[in-house]
Amino acid sequence: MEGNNFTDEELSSDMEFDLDPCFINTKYECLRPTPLKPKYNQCLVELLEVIEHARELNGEERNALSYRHAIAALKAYPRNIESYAEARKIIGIGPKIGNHIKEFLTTGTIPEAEEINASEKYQTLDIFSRVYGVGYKTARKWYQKGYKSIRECMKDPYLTHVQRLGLELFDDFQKKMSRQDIQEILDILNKVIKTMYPDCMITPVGGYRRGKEFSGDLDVVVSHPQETVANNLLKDIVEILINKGHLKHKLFYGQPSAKNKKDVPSELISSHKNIMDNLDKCFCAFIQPSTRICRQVDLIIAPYSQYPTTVLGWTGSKQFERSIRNFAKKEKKMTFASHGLFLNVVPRRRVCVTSEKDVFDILGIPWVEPEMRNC
DNA sequence: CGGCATACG
DNA sequence: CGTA
DNA sequence: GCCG
Repeated sequence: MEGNNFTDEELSSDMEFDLDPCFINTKYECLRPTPLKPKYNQCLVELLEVIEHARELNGEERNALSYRHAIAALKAYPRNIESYAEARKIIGIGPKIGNHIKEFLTTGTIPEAEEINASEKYQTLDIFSRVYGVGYKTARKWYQKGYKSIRECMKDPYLTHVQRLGLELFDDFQKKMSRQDIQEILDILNKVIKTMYPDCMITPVGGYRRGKEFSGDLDVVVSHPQETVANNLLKDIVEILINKGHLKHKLFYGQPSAKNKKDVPSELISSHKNIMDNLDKCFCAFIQPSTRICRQVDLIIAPYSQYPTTVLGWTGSKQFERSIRNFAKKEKKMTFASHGLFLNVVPRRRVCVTSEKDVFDILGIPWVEPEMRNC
């Protein structure tokens, strides 16, 4: 007894190699808060993000996902990682990523990430993949054709309509929006929409709602208490925005599973003038008045009953959404999607929710503020 | 060794 | 294949 | 690439 002056903590293990006790060590990112600007491990995270992105551009999506899990954990970790052993205790950090971290701790960098950064191929693929309508496959195809710049890509004879638009709007879409830029557009949307539909609810989501200082696009969820009114909502909103000269292009104009509606004349579906109702999404190029810059604005219509799940589903981050869906399925035998929460027993049943918090409660996930969903 | 989010055009 |  |  005497002669043994170790505290319990020291007995169990060296502080140095223990995880910070405040850290929620889980593979489900949605179970813990992740700040937008972590105070720790910033440099390490940046380097791992380089490798993650390179894996994506290479078509190794599963591999990239592993890096994403590790990165998300490091962003939520409340102090700097100081040893390989400490890193390896984090769920999501295995031998390979662990070794990268070991390299980082001894040399201050990760050689593979440095090589990627220096590679002309990845710089080019990175630029191509930023074009709206271009994913990693098309980016690689263009690179193999020998294109080196956006200008050369525009001469490609096989461009889709959307890719041509994406290339033309490339310079504008690359410009980030400040929160003030976004507020300017929100003010217009609010004025225009509420003039027509005073009871409309308009919620900015995406990175803006998560607190980002600068955003590449603006996502807005619109709903109306009367379901019948909501039917023509998107059509009316898009129409008036075009008439007022705000919308320059429609990048994507679609509806949810309205294919279920049989006997819809095909000329109405393929017609460039959309007369159909029940549309639920329009991604458009919106001209910001003060700068004349084309901004990507995504309008999403939600039936009133699905408003909470739609807002939750479109707030992100992407990894937060994947995580919450994965958790619902694996741990609760439920399915979460923007259009609702479902219990996967036979017959499959919709679980009604009245707020975003409802979804967290039903899933048994502690509430996470939008600003803390940045995994 | 299977699974990795889900739904849309 | 691409979008979120 | 990592987890269960």
